[in-house]
Amino acid sequence: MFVLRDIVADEPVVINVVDTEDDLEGFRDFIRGNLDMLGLDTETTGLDIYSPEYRLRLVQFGTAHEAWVVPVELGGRFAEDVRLALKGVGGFALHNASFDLQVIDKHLGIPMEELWPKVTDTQILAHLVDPRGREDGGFGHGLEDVTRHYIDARVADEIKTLPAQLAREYKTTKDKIWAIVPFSEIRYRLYAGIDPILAFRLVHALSPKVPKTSVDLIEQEHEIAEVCAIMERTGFLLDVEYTKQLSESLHMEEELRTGIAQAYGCENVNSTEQVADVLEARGVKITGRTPSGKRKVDKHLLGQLKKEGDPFATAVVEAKKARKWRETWVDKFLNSRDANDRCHAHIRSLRARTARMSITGIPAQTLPSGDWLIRRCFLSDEGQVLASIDYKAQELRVLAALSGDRTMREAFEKELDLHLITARAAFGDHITENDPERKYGKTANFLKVYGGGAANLAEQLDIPFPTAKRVLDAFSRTYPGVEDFGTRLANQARRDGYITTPVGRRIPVDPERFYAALNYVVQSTSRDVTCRALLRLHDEGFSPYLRLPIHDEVLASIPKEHAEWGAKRIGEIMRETMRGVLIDTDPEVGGRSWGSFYVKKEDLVNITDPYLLKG
DNA sequence: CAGGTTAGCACC
DNA sequence: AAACGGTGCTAACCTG
Repeated sequence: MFVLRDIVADEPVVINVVDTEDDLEGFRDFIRGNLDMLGLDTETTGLDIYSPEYRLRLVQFGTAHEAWVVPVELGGRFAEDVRLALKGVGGFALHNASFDLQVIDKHLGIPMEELWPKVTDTQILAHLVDPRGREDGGFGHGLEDVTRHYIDARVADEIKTLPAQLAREYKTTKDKIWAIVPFSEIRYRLYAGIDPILAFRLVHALSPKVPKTSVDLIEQEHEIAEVCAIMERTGFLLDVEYTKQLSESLHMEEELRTGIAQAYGCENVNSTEQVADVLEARGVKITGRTPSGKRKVDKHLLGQLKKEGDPFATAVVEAKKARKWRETWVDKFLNSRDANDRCHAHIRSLRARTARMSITGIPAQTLPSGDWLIRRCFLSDEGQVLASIDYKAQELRVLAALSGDRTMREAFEKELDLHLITARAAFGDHITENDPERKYGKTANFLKVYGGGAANLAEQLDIPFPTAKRVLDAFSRTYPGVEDFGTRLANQARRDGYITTPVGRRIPVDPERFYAALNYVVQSTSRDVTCRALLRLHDEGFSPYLRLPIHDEVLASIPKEHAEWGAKRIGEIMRETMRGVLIDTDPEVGGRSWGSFYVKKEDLVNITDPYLLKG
């Protein structure tokens, strides 16, 4: 038995490291003495839980002053006693429980459904206390961040520097060190032992700081995190054959286009500097500048040149696109798939300042939606088809509900064309849905939710500033309730430094950006609508079929013979009425591939790939 | 030279 | 009076 002593927040802590099966007796005594609540953490070989080489190495339990580190990688009695402890203890404190519970689920065989009800996730608490990341004026939500701010800055510094230090000494990198550092390494033992102590302490440090209005959210956010973790665990089936072919064809496209660009004297199309040099040599005047003063060569400029038929600009645009698509999406899918060809996204159910979710791994929220090429990579399970159920104009409906604006509410109640209403208010009643002005109305409606102004609308639509201003003025006149609502929120933000959303979530607002308060409450409440829907879907037994939540949309894989019924049912469950406004859904049954939702009608006749066809 | 930052592009 | 909200990922660039 190996004992380490350290100091956390001026108090001595003891870390007991189990080396032999005989040491387990002390561990069992410790568990028996703390059956109500313990800090919990795992050490693994890395972050890719579902990769074939992945291993769980250690499991650690702790109170405020004592931790036990058990090397379950030795198997046998070590793993068995940890299993008994996980089943026997009534409550666990973890930081980012989704990760550890999936590890335990997959590698110790305890389903996370068994553990989630016992969990207090200190990352969730930290977000409810202050949702801002570090780069955003907050303290951040990582274990190091919250330890620094709420527990002990010295301990945080050790957590921060140790991985790099070990990586140097063991001649590897930070992300690979956890697979190779030997269990005998004392600093590894210390690092492992401190974490459950911190998790335990964080529950007590953070709980009293959760705003009173947000206390009810604690339980809900844990349930949402669980449903998201279930989707992660399920994964999304990858069409490996198709994805490999796509990777190759993108690679060829890139080589071809790069060759053309090189013929114009540009060695590296990804270097903005080089592209700018060649463009200027070709007589192009680059007037735009980036914030740091460099020449701005962006999509706007290159797109314009491409439109004018410039062969160099075209080659650059296409080469960059092919490379980006291959590296960011396609190859990543192939590299991250598990032994069953499934990709496991990481869904952060409580991410943005507004609590909006984010998805990494399969960055599902940022996949190209202009065509089906990339999304074609993902499939429903065998015998199933995909269904996409999204909310109709979710954020605008939420805006109508929260602001109570009469015209906007009426528009949704009577299923009128809101974008046309805005357009007509600006340009007259003769405007029809086929006029380009309707698009101005539509863009203005969305931009208003984002807090944008006339200059921006003008740029986005490529119209004169006065015209843009006219549309926004019309918006203000037409929906006075929205204007009032925005003003009230901005005043609240100015007075308190934060706003409180209808569910009681506290969102800080920066003093120089009070106008953003409206967007925050709309974005946050829309997120809550989708998350509440996930909880209801879980309660109704649909979670095994869910694949991903994407802002205002839920993607599901459902048995083919019940697809129509299932999609409709999911749509019904997701729908809700908010202050009298129906937040309606639009269920759609696709084919086997995700791409089937993105095939344009006019291209349908040329499609021979059965997975791209619906039904 | 690892690791952080910037610029650009993808989405809602 | 005006104000573009939120995210992830990559290569290139910068820095200690």
